Amino acid sequence: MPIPSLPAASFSPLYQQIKAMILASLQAAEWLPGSSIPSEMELAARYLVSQGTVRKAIDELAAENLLVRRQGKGTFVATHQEDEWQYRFLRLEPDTGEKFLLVNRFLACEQMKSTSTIAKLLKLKAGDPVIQIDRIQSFNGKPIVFEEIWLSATRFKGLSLDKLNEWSGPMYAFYESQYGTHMVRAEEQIKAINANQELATHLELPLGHALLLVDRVAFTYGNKPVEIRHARYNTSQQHYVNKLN
Amino acid sequence: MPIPSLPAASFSPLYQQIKAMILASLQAAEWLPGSSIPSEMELAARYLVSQGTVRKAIDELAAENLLVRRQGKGTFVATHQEDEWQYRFLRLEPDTGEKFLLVNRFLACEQMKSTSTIAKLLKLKAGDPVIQIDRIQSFNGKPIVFEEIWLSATRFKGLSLDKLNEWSGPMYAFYESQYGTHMVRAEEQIKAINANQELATHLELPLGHALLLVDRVAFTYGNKPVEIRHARYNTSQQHYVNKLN
DNA sequence: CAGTGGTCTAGACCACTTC
DNA sequence: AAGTGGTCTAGACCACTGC
Repeated sequence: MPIPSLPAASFSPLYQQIKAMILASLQAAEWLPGSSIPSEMELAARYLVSQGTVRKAIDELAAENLLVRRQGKGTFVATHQEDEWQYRFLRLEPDTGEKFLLVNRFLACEQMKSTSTIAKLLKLKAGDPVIQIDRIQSFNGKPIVFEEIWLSATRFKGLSLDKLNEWSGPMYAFYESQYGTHMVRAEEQIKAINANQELATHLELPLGHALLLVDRVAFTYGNKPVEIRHARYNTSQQHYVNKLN
Repeated sequence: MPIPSLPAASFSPLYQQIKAMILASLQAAEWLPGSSIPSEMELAARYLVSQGTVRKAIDELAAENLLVRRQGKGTFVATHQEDEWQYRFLRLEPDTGEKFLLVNRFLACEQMKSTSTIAKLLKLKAGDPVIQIDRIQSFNGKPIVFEEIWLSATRFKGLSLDKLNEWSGPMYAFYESQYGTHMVRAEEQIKAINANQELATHLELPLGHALLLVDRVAFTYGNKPVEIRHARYNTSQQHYVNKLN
């Protein structure tokens, strides 16, 4: 009699299973961004494991910036609405090092059928409805960023220029408070391009001026892509920073 | 009698002290890149703490990519000479996703007096001797990267064009094997620029073509800056990738 | 089979926050 | 003082590697 081959998923530590259960609770919005989750002891009792095992699960989620630990207070669900996290994904900063206060101006917010490229990135079907937002961000009165943003129209139902204009603050805080969608991570691809006529006009630069092109896909819980950005930065007075570890 | 004010450094966990001691051993080259450090039990005995405390110290060093754990084998000092780590700091990749094989061509390697900018970044005194290297990297015969590199001439004594040309492989593996200098992390600042005549010639592009300008400072143990790079990437067929967490 | 890192537990105590 | 996360220990057992 042949010996059965080994199972594919050979081994999963307890703390990984706990981590998955906590993640599921986050995804199911059982605990909302900004609020505290049960204490380590409570979770240990709920899952019938020791505190140390819960600890290790939470440690990893905190390392991934999904949870935030605060000694003496508790463990909290990460939120883009905290001051510290407002510009967590913004890597642009002034060459001078001064504080960077970007002012928003929305140019458009329209529903359209997704192109095949957008659909693929958002894991939708080509032609599914998406919302396109155009915006310019300025610093000290100078336009610095021009970007187009795409969102699934079903997830962000009813999003309009008016709603955007009522909001003052970062987009990710907006998504979170208005649509219950918390961004967990993002991936960017960066190129240098020459400004065409449209970009030159928007960013008040000569035709052909070099710009940073930043393509971003942002993900919510469960590695679900929910936002596409196609941004151009004027980097004459500011730069993109990155730390390599 | 007045109560003495609180000490400035109020509290330092044991595992942080252990971590500092391991770091000191790395910096002192007691254990070399690629070799294994003593087992957790041995270190626990040496420092008179429990295995768990050593574990936590090593966990953090592994998270910072200074050490690499291998179950069943031991814990090893990170090295740029392993295949996996060869291009740890290279964030450029082809749009097509194919494998990126860059070919080196060194244009110059000359000693000079450091400018004040270079000196400040390398934490040297202005005028201290540095070595400047110019190189071009090509992919499929096309020049993609032109960069200037500066190193302290005292740390990299005797570095010459001949030595560079004898070497085939990444620079950081070269620094490590030839000068005992292991790079731990790096910081980059990125801008978009228009190619001037010199860059256009080197990268075989029309004048004014947009290029990615990447300024890098690389650090060895103890946050000591030891290498400056001033690189320009042609990003028409490739892009810079970044993950935001 | 011995040695390594990886997991899990139980319990003690510390540091910080809040009441 | 009570409750939270943070540190530290000791010991058991598991998974992986190499002899």
